[in-house]
Parts: sequence; C-alpha cells; structure tokens
Amino acid sequence: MEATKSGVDKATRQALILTLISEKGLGTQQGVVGALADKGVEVAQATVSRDLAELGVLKVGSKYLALPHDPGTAGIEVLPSFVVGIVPAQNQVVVHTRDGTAGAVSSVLDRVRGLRTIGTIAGQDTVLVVCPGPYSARKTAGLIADVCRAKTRPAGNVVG
Amino acid sequence: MEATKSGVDKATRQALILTLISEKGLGTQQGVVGALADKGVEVAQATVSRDLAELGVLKVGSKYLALPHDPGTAGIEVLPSFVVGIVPAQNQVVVHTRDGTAGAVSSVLDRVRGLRTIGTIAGQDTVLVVCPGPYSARKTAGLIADVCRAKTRPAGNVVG
DNA sequence: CCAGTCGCCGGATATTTATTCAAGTTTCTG
DNA sequence: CAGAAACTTGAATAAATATCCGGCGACTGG
Repeated sequence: MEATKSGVDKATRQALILTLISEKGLGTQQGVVGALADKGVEVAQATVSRDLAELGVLKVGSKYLALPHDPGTAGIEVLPSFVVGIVPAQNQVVVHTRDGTAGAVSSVLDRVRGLRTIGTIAGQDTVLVVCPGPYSARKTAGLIADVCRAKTRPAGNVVG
Repeated sequence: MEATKSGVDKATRQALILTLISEKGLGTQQGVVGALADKGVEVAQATVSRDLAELGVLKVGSKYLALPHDPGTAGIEVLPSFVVGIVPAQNQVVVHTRDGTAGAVSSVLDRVRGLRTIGTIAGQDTVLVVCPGPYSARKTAGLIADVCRAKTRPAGNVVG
C-alpha cells in the first residue's frame, strides 16, 4: 500500500504537507501543490483539498496554519473567540481570556500539538503557559496571536 | 441616507437577511439573493457576500445559521468543539461538554441572541440551560445540535 | 453652488475550493 | 485464482465566494 505514482504514500504526503505549511507560508491549495512538487511529490489540487480536510488544517486570514490537535477535541480555531490578550514574559506566556473561558483555553492549548509548552495553569480569566525557554515562549505567543489576528475557517468540509 | 435603489437601506436589508436565513434554510449567497428578491429587495451577490461577512453569519455544513451574538465575544461557532451531548428534558436542556469547558459554553450560550433561554448554570462538564417551556427547550436543543452536527465556518472574511 | 470625499453598490471577473467521474490498485472472500 | 468491494487519485468541472473597478447619491467645507 504505497508508491502510487509519485513515490510516497498518503500518510507520508500528509505529514509532508503539514511540514511545508509551517515552514513556508502557504495560503492556497495551488501553493501546496507547488511546494509538494518542489519536494518531488506530484499530486493534484483535488488531492490536496482532500488532504487538508482530513488533516483538519485551518486557514487564518489567507494562510494555512498547521497545528493539528487531538482528533475529536477542540483545536486552536476556538481561541480567537476567547482570547483577549497575549503577553510573553521570559519563558512564559500570559493569556488573558474572557471571563470563565480560561479553563477551556488551557485545555485546548494542552491538546494542540506543535506547541512547545511544558504545561498550562488556568485561573478564571487568565492562563499561564509555561514554555521551555524564552524563544519557545515568544514563538508560542506569536502563533496564538496569528490565530487570533483574523477569523479562522476550517479547510475542507468533512461532514461525515 | 436610505432607499438607494431597491427601497431599503443597508441596515434594514441586513436585518431582513437574518430573518430570511432563519426562516428558510438558505445555504448559498445566490439563495439569499433570490429570497431577498421575493421580498422585493434586489441586490447583487457581491452585496450579500459583504453583508454576510459584516453580520458574522456562519455556515453549518451547507446551511447558513443566523444566530448573531454580542459583537466582540464568542459565538456559537465554538460549540462544536466543546459540546459532547445535548439532551432536552421538560423546559431544560442538559448540555454535556468536555471537561473544563462548561463555563465557556454557558458563557457563550448566554450571549447568543435568538435563543429562547432564561438562564444557564455551568458545572465542570455540564451546562444546564433553562428555557421558558418544553417547546423552546426542544428548539434550543435542536439549534445547538444543528451547529454541532457539522463543522462550521465563518461566512465572509472580515480581517480588518 | 461647486469640488472633493465618502460610503455603498452592481457587474464582471478572479480566486479558491469542492465534487464528479472514471480509472488503477490493493484487499478480501469464496 | 476469479470477482467483488474498498481506496486512492487525477483531470476536468462545478460551485461558491471574494474582489476589482467604476459609478452614484449624500454630505461637507469653501
């Protein structure tokens, strides 16, 4: 069950897509097709459409955001609705949220893979995110900020 | 500042759009254009695109959902990520949520207009929604279920 | 009254994404 | 092994939505 035509199987391709999306700032399925081609993986836009839907990748403004989360749970796409402010400090990130939603926000952050966090603590309207170091703290803050900057939309429309 | 061409000003039209979306099960901008036309309001799809974006109407699966919420706060679009189960009983609706997210869910339900609710009480993973009567309870449960049935997406792309 | 601005709109078009259809493969079953 | 059933994919196409551009009426300061 591999090497259909372009040499990689579906799982590998989808993993590669996630990587490419994070590295380059891809924002369209055509762009993904191109980036894949550069890596020697040739697929059609239709396939990318299906892949993104299966991966649950979202679009923030006009960029894809590859931060997969545990399936069946909430992902970062809910953050814009709850997060009010984000302040990185040392190796921490202080996230201010709407009242009562801090618990939910921290629970979401815990489940999003790709974030370099050690742990989170939730109060009533504040979440403290502890990261390994200043760099990862800033990076994390930046990502959350990106997500909150614009409305997000699911890529794909997997209903079943 | 009114009656540009079709006889109604922008605000009136947008309000009408909200009504039409709830009444009929509109799912495309063309459909909205048509429904408006039936009411004697003639506008272009481009205008509807802008209106929906400004109104913050969402799309659930292939239907628009007109449940406006207080601007600047979370709307029902976050519910699919948090809600696990919905059970109407008498004049109440018991909503089971992921652990720690009940507070957020109840806070969202409180702010969504168009829901006939008297109040909500949140535990750790359960929200009790109290409605005026059995009918409104079932209706509310149905709406929440609809929202959770499929992934939602923002209509429009208001970034600024 | 006139010129400049501003918000709103329609028509046309571009952009982006989803889906349909028909293969090519693999897997399972009897 | 033959045949059926299930996946996966690409090409083409449809569908849906966003945007560009030009115009128009209202309003404002001079």
